[in-house]
Amino acid sequence: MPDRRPAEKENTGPMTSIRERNKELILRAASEEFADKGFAATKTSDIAAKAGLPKPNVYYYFKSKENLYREVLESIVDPLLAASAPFNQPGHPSEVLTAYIRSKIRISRELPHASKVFASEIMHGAPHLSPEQTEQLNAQAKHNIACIQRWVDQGLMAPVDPHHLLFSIWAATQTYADFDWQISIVTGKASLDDADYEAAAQTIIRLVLKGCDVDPLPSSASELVTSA
Amino acid sequence: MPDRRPAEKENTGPMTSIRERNKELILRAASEEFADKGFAATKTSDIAAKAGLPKPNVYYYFKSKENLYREVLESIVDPLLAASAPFNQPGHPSEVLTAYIRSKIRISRELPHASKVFASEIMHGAPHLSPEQTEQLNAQAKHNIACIQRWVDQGLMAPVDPHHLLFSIWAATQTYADFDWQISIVTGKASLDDADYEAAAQTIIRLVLKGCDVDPLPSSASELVTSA
DNA sequence: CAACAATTTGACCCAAGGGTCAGATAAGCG
DNA sequence: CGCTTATCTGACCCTTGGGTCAAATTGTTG
Repeated sequence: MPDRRPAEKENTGPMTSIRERNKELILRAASEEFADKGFAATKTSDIAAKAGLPKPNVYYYFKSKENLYREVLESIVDPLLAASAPFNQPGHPSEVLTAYIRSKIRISRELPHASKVFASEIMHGAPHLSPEQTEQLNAQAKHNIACIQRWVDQGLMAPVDPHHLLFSIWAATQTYADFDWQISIVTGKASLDDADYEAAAQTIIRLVLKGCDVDPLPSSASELVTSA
Repeated sequence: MPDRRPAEKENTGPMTSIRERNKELILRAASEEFADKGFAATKTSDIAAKAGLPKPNVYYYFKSKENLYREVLESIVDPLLAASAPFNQPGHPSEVLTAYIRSKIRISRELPHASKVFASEIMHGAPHLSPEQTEQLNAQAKHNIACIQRWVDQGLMAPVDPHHLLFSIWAATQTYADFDWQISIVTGKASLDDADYEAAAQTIIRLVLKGCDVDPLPSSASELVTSA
């Protein structure tokens, strides 16, 4: 197959639209299937069916099941890294932690399938995640931990172990995507609404801020210097 | 394994020891494999190999892969229900919550494989869990939530949403089993030791108790003297 | 030891599903 | 319009792995 290098000039022209559209259909279907069943239990024929396309099309656009899976998996990495943005600029612990928790919850809500795929991947030792991405995520985690430790050292918050604090935040926010089935059963709601997610966020924020002896958001002012 | 139990069940004789021993070997191997790879990706031949037995033996003792999986899965249900024991007897919120969190963490530590299998099962909608067990777990959850709500109504703790509080506790404690790989990477330790688990427990307990405006362990005797 | 039950074993079966292919059709393009 | 390239499709291939079997071996019992 002499590759003709077809999409060298993807100027968002009308030509690519069909390709983009189908790739998107397949990716969306794949996200749901992978999230629902896991990588091994998912059949490419089911993905194709859910996307409304014949199976060979899946292999036409993505070379293999694993490739497709990887694209779904990697689609969540940037959002996850972006969620740590509050840690990458100076800010008061209460602001940073609040923004971080809200971002994490938003990801669980808005990208539930990819979130679940990611969680499942991590649970099994991230066999499909590229070393670079693993390293990126790890580096960001280390940075966040260092940042929290600095706050502790500066007396801006109680001496809570930053690792475990972060683990708890990850877990508490991820759980709304990962264990949605359980949450549906226990709450008795097929799916959570705005108010539910707001209550979730406020609960977690409360636990974290009070647990760290940090006063919640001093005021709307973003530049409030509290001289210690 | 002290399998020196001569006559405990029926009088089937000491012959059962070999059966028990092999079933135990297979169950142990299966737990690890299922936890590591998930149900679909696990090969019965790998389980057999890890148990040091030929594959047909697995089918001799357990009739099918699914049966074997179910046994692993269900082995965690009783411990999980038992962890809620503190909620089933009267007690101060601080005592109950502390004991509950410690039990949950202990399960994550002592039954990491079954915990992971359970988590994975829940993530995918519990397709293998029996309705009775689902109901048992759900009923216990509902009970715990009602108990917390009662505390709120009695003014024993701040008005925190019991559902979300419980979800956070579940998530934060389970995460040490489910995402052990991630935790290893971030902490830089191959496995956590006593001190690490103690720090984890104390962090979660702190978040929960302070988040709920509950004073830590007012009356109950711990090893330390906390008079007045 | 004979008879019977429990266990072990290697070889085998076969459905499932990832992946392929050649030809058909449709979409751009000079 | 032809010509080329992109897309679609049904039929096919072939490895993988759950599950089986009958015969061998070992243990148990009378």
